[in-house]
Formats: sequence, structure tokens, C-alpha cells
Amino acid sequence: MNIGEVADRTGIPAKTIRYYEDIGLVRPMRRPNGYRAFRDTDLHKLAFLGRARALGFSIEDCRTLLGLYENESRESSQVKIVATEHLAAIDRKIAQLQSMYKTLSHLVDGCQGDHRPDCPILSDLSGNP
Amino acid sequence: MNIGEVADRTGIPAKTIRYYEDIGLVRPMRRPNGYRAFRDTDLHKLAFLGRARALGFSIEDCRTLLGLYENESRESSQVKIVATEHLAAIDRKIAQLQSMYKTLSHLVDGCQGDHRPDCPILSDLSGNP
DNA sequence: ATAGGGCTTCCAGCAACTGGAAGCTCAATA
DNA sequence: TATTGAGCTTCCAGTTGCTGGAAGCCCTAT
Repeated sequence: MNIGEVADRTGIPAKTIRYYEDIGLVRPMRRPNGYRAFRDTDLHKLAFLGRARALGFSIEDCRTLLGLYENESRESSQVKIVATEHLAAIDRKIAQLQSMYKTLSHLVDGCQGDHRPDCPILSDLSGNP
Repeated sequence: MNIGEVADRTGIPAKTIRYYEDIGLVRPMRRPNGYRAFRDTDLHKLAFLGRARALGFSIEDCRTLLGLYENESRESSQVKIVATEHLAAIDRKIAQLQSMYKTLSHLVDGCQGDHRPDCPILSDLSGNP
């Protein structure tokens, strides 16, 4: 399979697939003409990566997970640790965004949004109590 | 004021303050010895930036907001538009993270986390329905 | 005089791509 | 058969918002 078809089938842009090869996440064969030749295993790996990335795992986490996936003698606890830590990070991020949302939505609600310059958003940002 | 004191008082690292000068967000004066000399207005601007960044505004948004802040003839509607769009972006981000959280927490819950290799997290990532 | 801390600049690197240029290859058409 | 045009290749640069480090000047205190 050429890179274009792999891109179509996985939904991962060709550019990104090349990047993943660059950083050693996939190692497709090469044809005599220099084109990458993807096997089904490469396709599966890329689909795996696509799903892991969609769940927000970092590239390094993806590398780890892919390694565990291909390691017959893995222990599910190893996978669970990675996923649990990521889950906690997501949770922290959500909390942080919700805090921003809360603050900002109050400010926005208080802003008239008219032709006059007075604005509680700017007041708050400028340190006005 | 030297950069160190400004950093202490605003909580913004000196490195970051220099970076903000680089990209034109602040323009401190210079002493004859080459040191940056920050006035109170610079301090206020940096504090403003710190708060805006803490609310998740992008640097470009910060530039806009700072411009509006300093513009006597602004209209609060201009501020409100920037803030409202940012609020919507935060909302989208929260929704995305919550979706990830939901999926991943289900998978984590289903994982035994023991010495055996079987793991629903990897099964899911590998495309197992 | 010297030690230290603070200040300066510049260069590089992080994550995870993405865009673009220059150039080769291949399949299909005129 | 010659030539399009799409698809492939590599490499370099840029994105966002810093952050670290090196080399070197400045200032104060001992």
C-alpha cells in the first residue's frame, strides 16, 4: 500500500504518517522506487495510533502503549498505569478549563457589549477588584 | 525597576518578560548600561497579560485586549466579542476532554490491572469492537 | 581584587505537526 | 511515444509560548 491509501484508510494525513516514521513509530518497507510500502501491520499500528491520539495520549504514551500492545508478555497493570495517569491529566485540564470558564463567563455576562468603553472584562484584567 | 523585581512582583518569569518584549507586548525603556527599566505602566501591562494568559487567552488575543485596554475610544462590544469567542473555544475544549474522559474511564474501569496481558484498553485501541 | 548575583544577547529545543519547494515516478491520454 | 498530472520523495521552515543554556557584561560587597 502506498502512503496515500494508508492516509485515506486511517484518516491520518500522509504528512503525519511520514512524521511518525521519522520518530520511529512505524517502519514501513520501501519499494525499489523509494516509495513507502505499508503492510497490514503498519496499517493496524497507524489506526492504533490514531485512536490513542484521539484519546489525547501523548506521542510518548503512544510509543509506550504500542510497545505494550506488541509485547506478548506485558501485564495489563502496565497499560492501566499509563491510562490512569493520562486520565488524571485530563481531569486536571478539565478542572482548569472549567475554572477559566466560570471566571470568564461571569465577566462576559457583566459586559454590556455596547458602544461605550466601560467593560468589566478589561477592569478585571487590569486588576480592578 | 529591573526585570528581576518585575518578575517577582508579577509572577511572570524574566525569560517570559523578555519574550513579551521580543514580540512587542511591552516596551520597557533602557538604562545607559543596557538594563531594561520598567515603569509602573509596564508593570501594569505585564500584570494584565498575566491575568489574561491565566484565563487562557492566546498571545494574539492578549495583544488585542491590551490594545483595547489602552484605547480610550474602544467599544465594550469589541472586548465582548473576543471574550465570547474564547469562551466558546474553552467550551469546545472542555467537551472534547470530557468525551475523552468518558471513553477512557470506561476502558480503565474494565482493565484488571494485573499480571495478565489481556486488557480492554489495548483491545479498544487496536480496533477491537 | 575578586566573588557572586543579576543583567544582556543569541541560539536551540520542546510537542506534534503542517506547509511549501524542488524534484522523481507512474499511469493514462493524445 | 511524448506529455500531462497526480502521487511520491526529501528537506527546510514555521506554528505556540515559552524555557534552558552559554558567553559575557555590570554592580555591589567583602
